[in-house]
Amino acid sequence: MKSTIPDTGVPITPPAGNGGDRQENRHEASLHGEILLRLRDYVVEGNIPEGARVPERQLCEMLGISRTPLREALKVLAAEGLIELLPNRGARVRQLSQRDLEELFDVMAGLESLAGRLACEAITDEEISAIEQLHYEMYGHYLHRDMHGYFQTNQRIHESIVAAARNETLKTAYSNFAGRIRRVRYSANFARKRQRWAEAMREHEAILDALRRRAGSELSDILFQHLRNKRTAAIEHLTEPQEDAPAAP
Amino acid sequence: MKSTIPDTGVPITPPAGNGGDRQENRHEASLHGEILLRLRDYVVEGNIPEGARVPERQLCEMLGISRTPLREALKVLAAEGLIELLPNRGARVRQLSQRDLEELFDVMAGLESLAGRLACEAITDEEISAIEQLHYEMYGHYLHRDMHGYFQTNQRIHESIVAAARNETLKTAYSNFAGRIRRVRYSANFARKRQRWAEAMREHEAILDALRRRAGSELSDILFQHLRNKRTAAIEHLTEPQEDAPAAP
DNA sequence: GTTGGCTATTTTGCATTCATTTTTTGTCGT
DNA sequence: ACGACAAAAAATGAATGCAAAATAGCCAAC
Repeated sequence: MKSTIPDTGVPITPPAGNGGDRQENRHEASLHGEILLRLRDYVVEGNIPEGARVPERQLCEMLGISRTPLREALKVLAAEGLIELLPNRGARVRQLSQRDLEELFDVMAGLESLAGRLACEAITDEEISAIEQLHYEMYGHYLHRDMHGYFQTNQRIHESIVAAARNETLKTAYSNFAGRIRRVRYSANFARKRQRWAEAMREHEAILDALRRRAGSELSDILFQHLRNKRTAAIEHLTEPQEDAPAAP
Repeated sequence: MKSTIPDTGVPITPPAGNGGDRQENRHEASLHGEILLRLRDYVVEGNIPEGARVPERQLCEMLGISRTPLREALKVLAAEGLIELLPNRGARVRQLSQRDLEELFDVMAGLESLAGRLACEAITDEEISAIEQLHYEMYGHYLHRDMHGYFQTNQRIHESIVAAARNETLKTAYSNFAGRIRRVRYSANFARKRQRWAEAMREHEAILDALRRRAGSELSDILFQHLRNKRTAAIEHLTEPQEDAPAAP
């Protein structure tokens, strides 16, 4: 029998690894920890449709474990905001309203804004060079209309700034929120907006400039605005997915 | 026999009596949810010494439940950063290094900075009036050297700003980090520094001013600096607890 | 054909039990 | 007396069992 989600009928395939039998692993990490990592990735990757009900039993079979460690992992994922636990009704992948997304984007903007400010206090010339390198690389993707490469490099730039802030607590929080947003495939159509794309490139240049000058509060401002604009573009696309010129040149 | 923490011998008294009355039915009627709320408060209040080992069995007896829901709550608290779970060695209250505190303060600064920026977009005149009211109240505490009242009102002001940001995600994250810091009684001696106290009052006036003018990025800057100064004062006190003039006039 | 109510099955929540791992304790030898 | 080693005790991690709640299934009534 195929495993399906009763509510939606969407089939769920197990995450990587052994599907059913208990190969004896060197228990380097605890089971619930392992499950947590796998489930988190699984959810973040978007393998489970939003709001879909996923019975514990099914997940247990899928992961080849009992319910106890699974439930522990689910509690953590709920605390992280990835799923929600309805009393006596099981776990559902958290459905993000447009308002939720706006809020998330703003918080991300605030965190990156903070990261930029802190980075200016501690960043080395080498790190700036590395970011410049990424910037040029991204510019190449932009010229070639390589959306995927662009987004990848763009993400690395922002992560570099966060890393340069030298604040593990910030980094963890950043990853957490980033994971919540990543579920939403908002960016799929973003690159079609050529105008916004060009704008983003200019903003990135301003970011680099402020970073070079170690202008903390200025960079903070620019980063916030940059993310704000990103938010606007992303949210628009949720309501009207098709727009502007086609992606291919 | 009295229930004690083996490692330290410090007795642990149960959190608020569970004499059958229920008041916090917010979104958790389930047992693990209730346990989570109670344990979180219990830890945040500082009832368990840092790094102290607390056997599950003991907590279970204390709370009158079995280990399953307790362990679920512990996993969540660990995810929140309040405690840490050592594999096969149980849960310990997380010990914050000076670096951890610095990081936490900076993140708090970033979140409040963000809150101020967002608040400028949405705050009403009535809310500003309310904050002004709190400000005068706080000024009274300042004049009377009422440290406790001052801190209480100060906290309400900052919470009001966060509330005015109209961002539940931000508010939740803010509460989370605030809880982590609250465990540390850093503020106990802060008010003894008269100079810093006067400085903080001036900063608060600048905050109000920027808020009235809805000057978002300016307020963002001021708030960050304000929290940064707070951080400096707090951290200093961890290394040299006694300083400056006595509190009583 | 649809709606309302009743029963059966599934699913969740928690307690209990089992298996390792860690910690304590007791003993022996030097 | 002190330290090393071994056995006992206790603690943790995971699986299973059981009661309550929720879902679905079914039949009758309109």
